[in-house]
Amino acid sequence: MKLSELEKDLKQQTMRIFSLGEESVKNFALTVPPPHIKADVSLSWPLTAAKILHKPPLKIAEELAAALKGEFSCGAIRPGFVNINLSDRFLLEEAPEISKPGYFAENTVENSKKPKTVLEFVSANPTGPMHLASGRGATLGDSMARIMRALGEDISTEFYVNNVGHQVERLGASLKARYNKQEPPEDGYHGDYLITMAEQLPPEAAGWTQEQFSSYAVEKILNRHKEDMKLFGVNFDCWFLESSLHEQGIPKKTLEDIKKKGLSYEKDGAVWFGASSELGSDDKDRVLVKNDGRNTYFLNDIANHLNKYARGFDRAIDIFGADHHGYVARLAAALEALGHGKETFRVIIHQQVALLRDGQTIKMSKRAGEFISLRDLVEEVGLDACRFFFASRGPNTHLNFDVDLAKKKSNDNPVFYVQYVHARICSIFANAAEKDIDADTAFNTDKAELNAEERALLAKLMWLERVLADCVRDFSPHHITTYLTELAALFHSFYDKHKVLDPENMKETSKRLYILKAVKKVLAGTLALLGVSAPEKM
RNA sequence: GCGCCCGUGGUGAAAUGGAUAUCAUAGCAGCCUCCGAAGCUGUUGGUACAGGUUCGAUUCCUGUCGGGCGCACCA
Repeated sequence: MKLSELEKDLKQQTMRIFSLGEESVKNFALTVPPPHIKADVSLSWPLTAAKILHKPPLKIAEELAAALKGEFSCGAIRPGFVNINLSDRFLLEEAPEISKPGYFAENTVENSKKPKTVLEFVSANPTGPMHLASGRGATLGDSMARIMRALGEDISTEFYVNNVGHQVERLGASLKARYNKQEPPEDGYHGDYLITMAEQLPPEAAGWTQEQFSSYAVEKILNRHKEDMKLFGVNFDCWFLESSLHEQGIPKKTLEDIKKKGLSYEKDGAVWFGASSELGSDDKDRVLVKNDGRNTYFLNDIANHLNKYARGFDRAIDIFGADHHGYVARLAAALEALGHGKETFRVIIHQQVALLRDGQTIKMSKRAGEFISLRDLVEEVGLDACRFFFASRGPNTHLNFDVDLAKKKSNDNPVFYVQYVHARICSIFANAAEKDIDADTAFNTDKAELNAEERALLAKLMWLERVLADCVRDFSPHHITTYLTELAALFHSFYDKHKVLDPENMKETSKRLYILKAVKKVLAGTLALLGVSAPEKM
């Protein structure tokens, strides 16, 4: 029985016991008891039910504890909790199920109404190498896509490439200047990467127009970004080129649509979007078409999002860095005015990554050429440590990345603590094979008895379902890293206290191998959700 | 100035309004004839400040202080 099924069962029993309706138990939830309480799960519902039932919480808890039935024992405790101890058999039978692929997907999303979601993230401009801050968005987006898919959701991932516009022209101009051994223009890109690129240009570049320099540079950099993402373990279902939007005339159609709906007006030779204030957004009116006749980014981005719906997606989620947060209200208001309600569009903001060097924060800027590339970071610190590090903080934490400490940090990174568990378990199974102990031998969960450490491990496995749900609720993978660290600690304590392989006592041995098999699979499975490896040896 | 985000042991983080605030690292004291000591056990130390709502606040509200970011006919 899954944790969620247990919760549902207890909830229904509670409704029956007190003759209550659905409304009265809406905040009925199983929670993890604090460490000093010896119980597997807790209920705090009696505390909230005091008003409804007009009874003291402790009294409610006592009545509830006396009446609940199932594979557990339970008791009431001040000020009004019910603490539940699950039976050994319950915990043992659940263990192998948890690691089955798709197990949690079964009851989280109903197949019939599975909305198609497109998740856009990173979307770094193809004007320079990807810097380490992109690692944060990449980790967040990719881990969340994996988690949501594990829970049965239909997710497509997308990298939007701004391969047209002003900045691309500036890029071409800058490369051309480098080719001619000149400094790039004031508003161009000054990083060293263009010097290197200029040196590798083919001979025919001598006769190139600026447009040719632009498209050459964009193609080179885009390919590099694709490699970077691959190295970072991130696979996008689609690299969506902005140019393809223009080829199909979609921004043009979008503008006509906006005009037709009376959402725009002309002023000072430009076309403005004028619906922001009517929609309750305190955002100012914004320009759609500049007085030189060119589209703004805003118009093109509205077109991009409308196109997502047109491509068959029911919901669009974007992950932006906090430097774009001011833009969100504008875009949301525009989409809503065009008939796409709030529930179809969501933006996740993650805070910026600041670079710390010699105790000083440095503002990273592509144009100034001051940054650490994502590739440098991965090569220096390692992919697993990088991804675990980025995944282990919520999107709203402000992150200072200390470059000097990055390498040292990796040694302190909890990822090794977690991976060590996996390696240790693999080692135990290797030893079992050497001693001719059959790790797959049938194990009878009925008569088994568990010690405290074994119970703690199994109970932890059971909570995985809640952890994944929390990740989706908060749109953050950090609950998994916390969970893994705690699971690892439980394992190490268990390992230290109990020897697994004991040829003299096969009953204990087969029980422990059975448990470790589940722990190993859960570890490998959840690490995979973070894009982190589960090594057999370290 | 206006808006968004954030302030938790020395450092980095966790905690759907619930019980004695959890973990990692650093510090201190211990633990290897025994499946990997990249480990275990014990210990020191914390919710920025002031109010409010609540049976109960790290969590919600108001204010103060401190920090990050944004307020373009840039993308």
